[in-house]
Amino acid sequence: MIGADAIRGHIDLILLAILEHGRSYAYEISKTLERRSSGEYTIKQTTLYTAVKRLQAQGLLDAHEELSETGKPRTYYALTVEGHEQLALKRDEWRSTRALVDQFAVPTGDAQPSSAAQPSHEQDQVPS
Amino acid sequence: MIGADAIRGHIDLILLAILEHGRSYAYEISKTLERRSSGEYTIKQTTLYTAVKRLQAQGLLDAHEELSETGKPRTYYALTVEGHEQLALKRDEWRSTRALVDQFAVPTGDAQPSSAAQPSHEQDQVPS
DNA sequence: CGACCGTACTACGGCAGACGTACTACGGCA
DNA sequence: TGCCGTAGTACGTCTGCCGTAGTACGGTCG
Repeated sequence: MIGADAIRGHIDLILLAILEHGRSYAYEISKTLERRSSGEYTIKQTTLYTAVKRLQAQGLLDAHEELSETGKPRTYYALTVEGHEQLALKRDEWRSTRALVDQFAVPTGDAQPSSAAQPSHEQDQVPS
Repeated sequence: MIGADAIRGHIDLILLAILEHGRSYAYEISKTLERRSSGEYTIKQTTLYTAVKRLQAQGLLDAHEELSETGKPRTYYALTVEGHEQLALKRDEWRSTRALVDQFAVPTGDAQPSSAAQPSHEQDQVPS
């Protein structure tokens, strides 16, 4: 189960990425997310709706209502040009973040530099 | 430059991972972080100090004061047994999160393997 | 000799974002 | 009839990162 705080800050990236493949509406996005995470992550309705509105307010998403077969309105969201740009930026940021966390989180990488000799400080003698 | 919101939720993991190699104190941790991120990420003093205290309150860190050569007290933090356990759990969570975000962050189809740019491994079991 | 810089830490308040809970509304199914 | 799935809204809370600022001491430079 993936906690919310873990993906906090990456939600925007995920939403933009999902919409990259074509427009969608909030409810469908939540299902997409749940499916593609194999049930590991379920975004809360409120979180999602506030997120898409935030992105829309930032001009990254374009909203337009349409009637579904049932006759009920559905709000479709699609990436704007700026949305595409931001998506690229956020992808880059994600790669940086991932590299940073991996450096600490994944010790299995390969020779993590001087494990015990980490203190490359000079006056860092640990007394006692 | 890595934004704070990007690593939000992963700070605990990073701190625990740093302390895995041995005790340290807040100020030194901040320097370690800055150095190991090649200056890409500088944690704010307040963020760090509140974080270590939070971890300590959760029983993941053990604090003990000691005098540095200058005679000023320095608070060293070290992982507790529970801290080690939590570190393992958070590493797992990170791998899940990374797998999830990667799924969206990496353009589908032309899977960008970390190749040379990302020396970190990609070997994760992605539950289907 | 005094100002400033680096070390080491503390206190207070603000703000963004994820969450809990709950409500509306309609169609289908048992 | 009443619950479930779909689709979305409203309101208040809590966590956690940040800005700002202050304390305290030693070393260095001018």
